[in-house]
Amino acid sequence: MFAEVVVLRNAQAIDRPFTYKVPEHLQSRIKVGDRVLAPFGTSGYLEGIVKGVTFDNPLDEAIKVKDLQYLFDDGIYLSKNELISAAAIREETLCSHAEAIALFLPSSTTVTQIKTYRLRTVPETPLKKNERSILSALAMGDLTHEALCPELSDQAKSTAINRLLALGAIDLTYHYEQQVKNRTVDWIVVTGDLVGALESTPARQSARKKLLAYLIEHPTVKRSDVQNALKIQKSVIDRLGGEGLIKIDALDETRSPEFMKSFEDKSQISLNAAQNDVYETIIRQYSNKESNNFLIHGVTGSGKTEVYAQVIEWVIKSGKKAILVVPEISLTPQIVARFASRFGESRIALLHSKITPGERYDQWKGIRRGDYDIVIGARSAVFAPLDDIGAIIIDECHETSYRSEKRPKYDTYDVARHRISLSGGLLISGSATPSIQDYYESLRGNRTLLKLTSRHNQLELPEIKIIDMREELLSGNRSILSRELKSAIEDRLSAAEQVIILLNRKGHSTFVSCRACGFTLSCPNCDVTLTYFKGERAVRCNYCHYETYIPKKCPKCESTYFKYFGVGTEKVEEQLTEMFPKARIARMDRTTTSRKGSVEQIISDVEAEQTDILIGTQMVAKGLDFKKVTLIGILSADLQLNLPQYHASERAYQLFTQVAGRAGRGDRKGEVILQTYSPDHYALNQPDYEHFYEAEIKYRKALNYPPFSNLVSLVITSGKSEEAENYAMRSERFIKAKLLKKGLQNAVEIYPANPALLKKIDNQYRWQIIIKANPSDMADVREIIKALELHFQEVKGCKIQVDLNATNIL
DNA sequence: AGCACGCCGACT
DNA sequence: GTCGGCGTGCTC
Repeated sequence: MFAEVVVLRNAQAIDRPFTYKVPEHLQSRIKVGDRVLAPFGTSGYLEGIVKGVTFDNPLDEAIKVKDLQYLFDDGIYLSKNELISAAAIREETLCSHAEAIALFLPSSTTVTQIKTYRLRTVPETPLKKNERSILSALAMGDLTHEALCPELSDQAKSTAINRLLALGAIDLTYHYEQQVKNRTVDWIVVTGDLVGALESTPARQSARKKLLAYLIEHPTVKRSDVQNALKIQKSVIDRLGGEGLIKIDALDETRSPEFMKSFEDKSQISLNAAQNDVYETIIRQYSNKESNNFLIHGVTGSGKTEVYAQVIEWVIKSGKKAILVVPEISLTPQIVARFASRFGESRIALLHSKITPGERYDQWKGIRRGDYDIVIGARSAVFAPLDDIGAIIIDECHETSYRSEKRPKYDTYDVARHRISLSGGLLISGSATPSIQDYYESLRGNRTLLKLTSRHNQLELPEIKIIDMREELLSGNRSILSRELKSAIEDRLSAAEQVIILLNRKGHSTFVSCRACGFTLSCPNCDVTLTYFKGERAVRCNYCHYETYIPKKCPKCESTYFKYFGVGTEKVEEQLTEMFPKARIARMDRTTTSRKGSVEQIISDVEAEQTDILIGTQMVAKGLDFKKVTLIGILSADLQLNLPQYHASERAYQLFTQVAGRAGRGDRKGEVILQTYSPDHYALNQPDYEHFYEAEIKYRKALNYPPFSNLVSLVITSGKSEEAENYAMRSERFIKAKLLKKGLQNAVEIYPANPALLKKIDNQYRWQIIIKANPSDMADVREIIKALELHFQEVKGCKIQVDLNATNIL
């Protein structure tokens, strides 16, 4: 019996399955998707996944086949369907086998190999300097490869070690460690006659008496619970164990992340007529096999979440599991709390970026075992180890966080659709502001479009009042707040209502420049200006990790006066504090939310009305539900509108509509004030989503932008500017030649290679090629790019980054 | 990726 | 003369 194994090491040169012999004792147990240790090269054993099992050796007789070393039975493996999905992801995103498979495994469970050396004898033969220092280090005791003579270079160390091994002077042993281990908890199990023991215990042994009495009452308890409850020493328990009266079992304990506590309990809800209509349609169309793919377009506050919950209830009743994907779970604790109170915490697995690796590992195993009915998590939850998936729900499906920025550049929706097609479940995407692409698809009939048009509390959506900041300037108001917004804030403060101020930072940051000569502090490694952090009086690069203090003197003209440009959340906070000294102001941005639990703290402060004004970036637009927020101020809308992206208007419309939806969720109508220098922009002047869609889709059609085409971005990077340029030019010629060969030279548009918008990041020069192709030509384009990537394997010091579905072409 | 082998310059 | 620098090629 033979197994095709993909080793979990990401390198193009070994990106293919390797064949191994399955030893006799594993043949009855091994299945496709299992995790194994396979001997590989000269480097001991590597962790791998079984991709296929065959009875005949598929290889040429001349190739020697090694035996598999070990078959893991720790509950971490891939199902058949997950392997199929991984293969599809590899095909679509052009990543390696190992990268695609790793998506489906709990991160940080990879097995690491540890080499330990031990001194055996000091040989007679004359030794070299390095060899002597290794021996003298080992004379003090065994050392791992890393700990042994770290001052030597890798090569020097390896050569010396190999000679010593050959001479028989030292021994090498391998062992393997899983990065995350099971957490076990000691349980006490009664095995002897405690009543008798209690009777024969003298009164002065009070701790023992207390313990025995307790154990008679509670025959199986956690060891730590007993110790805490009785305040007795560990040794008292150990003695009972030694006497055989009890035994101590180390049982796995699942580490489970904390659920956010919410102030309200929404477990008792019934659907209104509109919600029920949507719910019924989904179940009917799915049951009749009319559709398994739905897009719910529901205005903010229309109660999409209740529909999700109802569908999940239905799915669970039919014996299947559900996955709910949310943009970033730590930002939407309220939705989690709502599901927890409705379905019970024990039936929900949570996966998000702020849980510890140990928690993630335990949750993963629990999901695989079938302990949970619902998995709620950020985009990686779409890889949850479930086979009987009844539904995948993508909430706020327009969010950009659903597209992975790192390799493999997958899209959550694509993965979900694929998994659903294998499991036979249903897929629901929901948003108040669907992406143009999603809406277009559903209008063409590829998904069922469902609408929720009224807010469940019957309150109208707030209108967005546009303030022309040019007029403010003309009438002498140079502050960041328009007069209208300022007086609106005053009103709310005196009415004890709350305010949210949105300041989007994207494409914009505070920077420092010299007043005398205009010199700007910029990053030495990247082609960007450094961002100023007032709190720390430091400047930082957002792309590499460069950080420095503001110099005393301008490096160019030695002037000591600097000017701080731009409006950051910090500066807004400062100015608001000045204007409204009595108001309690909180900030929610990347700096204030980096600590675990800080988002929850900020949110619960607003809920508890401990905060009057919340200033924030994009984060405040997402899914928050505050009853007493009645005013939203949007500062500097222009930055969002003028981003160099084909979908800048779409993003702006989405952001403003989303943040507007935060107002008036209680019983009072909300108000939104938007400040801009371009008040006539079409994205700001649409009565509803449908009108915006009509305007936007015309523009896309005219310029042949997505969804009418696919944008592919190739970024060629190198430490040397000429090399990046040279290879970019060559790549362009390569692609053009291939397109010609396929007769696609007219159908597929290729923009000439150019320096990328960010010319340099982290000392890497960047050149970019953009390709615009019809969706139907993408298979051919993928093939060409694959060939190009293969070429780049040969190239040293020059890399290519591929995004087959580029939106951000920076 | 990691590792071994092997060919060359620059040191004890 | 050897040491260790890097280029090359292989991993079932």
